[in-house]
Amino acid sequence: MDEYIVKNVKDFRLDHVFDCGQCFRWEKQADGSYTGTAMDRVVNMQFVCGDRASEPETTGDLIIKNCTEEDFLQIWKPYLDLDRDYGEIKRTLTADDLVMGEAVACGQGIRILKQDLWETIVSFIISQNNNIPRIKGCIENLSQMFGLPAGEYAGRTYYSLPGPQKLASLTAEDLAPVRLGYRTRYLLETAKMVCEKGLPEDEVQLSALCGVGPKVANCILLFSMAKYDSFPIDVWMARVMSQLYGIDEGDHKGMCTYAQEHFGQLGGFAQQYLFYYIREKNR
DNA sequence: TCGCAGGTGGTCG
DNA sequence: CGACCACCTGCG
Repeated sequence: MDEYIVKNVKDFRLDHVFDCGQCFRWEKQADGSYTGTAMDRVVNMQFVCGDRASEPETTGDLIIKNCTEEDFLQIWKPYLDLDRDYGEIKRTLTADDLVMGEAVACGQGIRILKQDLWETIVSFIISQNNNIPRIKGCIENLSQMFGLPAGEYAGRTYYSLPGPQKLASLTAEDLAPVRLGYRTRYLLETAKMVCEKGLPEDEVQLSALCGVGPKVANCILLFSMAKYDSFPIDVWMARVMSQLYGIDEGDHKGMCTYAQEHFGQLGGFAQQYLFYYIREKNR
């Protein structure tokens, strides 16, 4: 099997990357590695920390199994955002912000994935007013029932999400076993819209989709459209912004303004560190 | 049993 | 335009 090794990756940790709320399709294995699918590929990733005691556990070699060099360069390198200097981002964010220092220390290995646009739209429409195990279940059901096989790993077949055409061809009845609840209608409407008008290219087109409000739109912008100043605010972000910065939990607008003024272009990265921090604290 | 979970659309005033 | 509130579903 093809295997690709990336040496000396910095500011990286798989559990931080895959457990900071941006993706739902990576599964932790017994050996600590993660298997998952994205961009119609199935791979297994393992991160081996450097053995020198001085090295932090966020520096090491990334082993990607079921991956050619070409796939790494074309798909996984951009997907994992490996060309960006997260050390620099963390230094900037924590320079004059003590509480952010605490948050960053907690999620040192976070990276913002560059995910497929359609998959991100579907995932975050499903995510609304929902809990993570159920979100994962819905996405899994949808893929297995209506998606195409993306590949195999360790004897198991993985399926990719059905595309907009496939989804638009289905009825609410077809989708009932997926257990999407009232989000079924959102997904069908959105699939039809994308078939007619194409994938959204900016925030306005994104917000025109059914089931896409400000929070979901910001997630899509941040996780698949490279708009790194996006600052999605959900219940957890409202909590952490209230706890750390004293902004009223109901004042989402005030939080947006605060993020713009204090985090600027790095708002999305700040959001990830804060989100991971508050989730860890409540684990 | 009932509240709640990574919000949004619809409906009021 | 801002403040409510119903909403599928499954779990504790």
